[in-house]
Amino acid sequence: MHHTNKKIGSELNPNVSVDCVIFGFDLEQLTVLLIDRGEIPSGSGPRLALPGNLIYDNENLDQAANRVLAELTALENIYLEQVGAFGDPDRIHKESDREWLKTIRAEPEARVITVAYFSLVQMAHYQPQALSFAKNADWIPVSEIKELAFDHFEILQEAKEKLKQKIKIQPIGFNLLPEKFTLSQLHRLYESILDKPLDKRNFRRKIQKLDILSSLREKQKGVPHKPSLLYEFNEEKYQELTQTGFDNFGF
Amino acid sequence: MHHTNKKIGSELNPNVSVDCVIFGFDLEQLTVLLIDRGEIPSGSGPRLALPGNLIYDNENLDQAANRVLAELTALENIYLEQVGAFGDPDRIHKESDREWLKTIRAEPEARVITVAYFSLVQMAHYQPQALSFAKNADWIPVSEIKELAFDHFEILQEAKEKLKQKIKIQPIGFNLLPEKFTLSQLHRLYESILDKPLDKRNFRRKIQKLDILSSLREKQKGVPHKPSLLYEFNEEKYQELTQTGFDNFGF
DNA sequence: AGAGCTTTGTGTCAATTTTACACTATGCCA
DNA sequence: TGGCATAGTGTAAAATTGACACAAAGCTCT
Repeated sequence: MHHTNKKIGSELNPNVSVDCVIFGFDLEQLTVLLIDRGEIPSGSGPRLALPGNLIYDNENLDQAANRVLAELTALENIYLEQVGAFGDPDRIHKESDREWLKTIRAEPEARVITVAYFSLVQMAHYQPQALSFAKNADWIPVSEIKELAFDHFEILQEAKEKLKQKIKIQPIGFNLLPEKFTLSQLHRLYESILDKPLDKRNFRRKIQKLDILSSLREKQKGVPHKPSLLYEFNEEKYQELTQTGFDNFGF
Repeated sequence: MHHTNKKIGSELNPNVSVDCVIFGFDLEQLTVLLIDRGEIPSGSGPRLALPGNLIYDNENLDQAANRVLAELTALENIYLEQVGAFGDPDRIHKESDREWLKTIRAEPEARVITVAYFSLVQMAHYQPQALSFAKNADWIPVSEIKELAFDHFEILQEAKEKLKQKIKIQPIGFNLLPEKFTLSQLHRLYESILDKPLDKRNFRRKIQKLDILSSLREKQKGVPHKPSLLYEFNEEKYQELTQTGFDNFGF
């Protein structure tokens, strides 16, 4: 993790930020890595926010998103995809958000457009990093999130929607699972992303037909029930498949 | 078309613009409304560009896109959807683009993030408007476009892709057709958007099953062959359908 | 050691959807 | 009136989907 010279001679652009919806999967449900801003001075308002920051004038948007991601998680080469740009002039209508910005921004009143990204990470790979701009970060189950700072809740909804769409077309879910996983875990992952129950046998049939899983000759250990076979994602077969293209991956 | 007071007391934001990919359909192929910037001083470089402009600090992104659209086409309430944000620092690497910006921008060297939209309009509804910042605008078949100013070609590709995806999920294509149209025209539209031939009978079966077309008891006139029945889009049935949701609209 | 608990893993059948494919009908034009 | 161009229509085979139930494996507790 060495410093590059990227930022030398470069300025923060006060008008454009990136925010990241970092999805994880705790083998039970879909979660998001959120910043806890700590006690809000004015006493009320949501404490949780998406990680994000202003961009530098010499980096492109993807780089900015990767930078935010790396600052928070120390992870690089993570699945990252743009959700879109958000920029209501009254984005910062909550008093608590105003106050917080004063503590971290040079121009807290500037009109900011934010470009949202979502990323998929393996929770196990994440190690908390020291952060100047937040008390700490935590994985929060998506289903429990009711409000967020700024327009972050809206961004989260759109990110979820985009993830839903995307997973029907490409098997990107593997970015959320450990290298070795069971079909039940994969099943559960799809259910929590699509937010609806999927028939077990039909799911297995469908996923197997894609032919992108390699069965390891290895079983789960130490579970108090019949151990499951472990699988891994087969990148090569997936690459083949993407060439021919596949639409029919709907559930 | 009356002036509002929107812009009073408001400033252009030198760092954020919107660009619009305005799709049309000439009953043969998909087209895009492009600005012809006229002779480029330095002699080379693409003349064509997407319509777009900087945003005002008091309008949101959708409003800005609608404004650009209205300035160019005098149309309002048009189908409009965000494609995403584009913002390479070296977005403006063509000399011809630099020179052009000098003629239209107060801060031609500023680093600009642009938010791209695509919109669908009925070509017949379009009447050219006088434009201060461009010689004129023209419908260009998508298939003929090989290069554009800035990163507009890349934006166009992504807009096409998004349109492709979207039309598989929602029948937004109707925004491109006249009120009365034939099934063959609709067929041709889908082929040109999806960029592949579709079986005539299968297409008709599938579209009919959606049950969002009303057959008018009216035939085409003056065509030198068997005249086709005319149809119109049935908004009500479509609304019903969107409630239940429909995934299966793949071709 | 055995009973009980929990989760894994598996097959079939009916209904629906998809794909491939060719000929007649209609109206204009020459 | 014959020729031309496009509209409009059906079927059969193959593939996909959806619904559904029970035996097998390993742990735990007694």
